Amino acid sequence: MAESNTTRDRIVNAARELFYEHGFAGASLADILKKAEANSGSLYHFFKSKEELLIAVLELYKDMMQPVLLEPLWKDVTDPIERVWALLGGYRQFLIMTDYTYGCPIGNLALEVGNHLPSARQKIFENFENWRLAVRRCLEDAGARLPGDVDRDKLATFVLTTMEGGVMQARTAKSIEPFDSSVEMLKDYFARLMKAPDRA
Amino acid sequence: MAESNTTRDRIVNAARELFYEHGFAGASLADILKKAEANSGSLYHFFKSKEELLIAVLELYKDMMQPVLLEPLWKDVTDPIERVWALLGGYRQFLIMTDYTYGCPIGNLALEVGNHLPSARQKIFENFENWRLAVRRCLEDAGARLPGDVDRDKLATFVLTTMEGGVMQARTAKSIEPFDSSVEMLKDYFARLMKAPDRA
DNA sequence: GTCTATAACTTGATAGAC
DNA sequence: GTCTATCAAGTTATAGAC
Repeated sequence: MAESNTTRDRIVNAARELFYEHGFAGASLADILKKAEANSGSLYHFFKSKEELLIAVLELYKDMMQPVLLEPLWKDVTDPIERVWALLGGYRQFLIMTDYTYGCPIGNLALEVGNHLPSARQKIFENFENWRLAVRRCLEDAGARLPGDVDRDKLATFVLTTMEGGVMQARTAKSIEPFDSSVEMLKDYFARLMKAPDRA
Repeated sequence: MAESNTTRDRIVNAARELFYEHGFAGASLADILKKAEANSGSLYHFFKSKEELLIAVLELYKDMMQPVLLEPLWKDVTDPIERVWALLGGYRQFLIMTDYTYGCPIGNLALEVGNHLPSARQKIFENFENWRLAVRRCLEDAGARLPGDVDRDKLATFVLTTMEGGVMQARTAKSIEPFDSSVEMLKDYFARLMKAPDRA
């Protein structure tokens, strides 16, 4: 995992940070090696190309989601609907804390690599899937508080959509307003769903 | 504008296409010049750096929004709410038509350049603003069909959020499903707003 | 305003000793 | 598994003739 200190892990972690800050194309292997305090020979001992290093980074993100993202945010929140807002609140805090410099690392890579690197696209997809499944689980746990005819899966996708679209606009505006506006609309939608009579 | 054929315009247009396909860092000036059938001397006669060329591309996008994006999509649609769906439908068609290879060029650049190029960030912001204002205008034109206490500006932001988040996920999934799910939720939200009694 | 040539540097990747 | 040295190609940007 991330906390161990093998050469391989130092390289992957440095790559994760620099891909996050400068993008995949924008981060050079030289900079990554410098940050990792490692040498070119080590990098190419573990990975056969920069692309393979990216795959390792995306796998690390998958492994990090539960312990690094969800657990701290959900530690003191048991209500499943509140957990959805806590998750969005976490991104909100992070945006403000970093003065809108950093957004969602997966979203960044999603738009940068597009279809150019198929194996990376697949890993990005898996990251989105895990996020969506975590939210869907919350919505399922909400049980009858959401009407039976509300599609939990689609609604979870919509929560991810709101997060990614809101983060993108907040970073561009250097203001939390677009993010807050989007989340406010989403919350209002939830409120209307939850007070509506069950049509099922 | 884009249709003229001066050397400058050919360069800006080639840059627009290659930044779209490969990103700002991923598109080289050599490739841009080759596509534009122009030489390095011409490029640096008009622009003092690659970054300045990006600014020109972002200004072109601003100029293109009305005639190239909105006008064709809204030509046969007069109902203001339907115009919102026509706009989202245009992106939907484009995603499918390009097999999820291309998304929103502004969204791509928004996440790639972040805060690294402040003047570019400003232009990206202006592009988002124009898009949001066009949608807000639709919502305002809908008049009393939306309850008076619905914030048109925030709702327009939320439409843009839905578009960008949906496009991101559809490209990653190589499937229209996440986009359709998101738009379906947004439409349901609109339906609930529009049938709700005016609380104002 | 357009051309060619090229500077100055960085890129991803490799070779081979230890 | 880690090191140094290095390659070949590509990068942005410039110089100066026309």
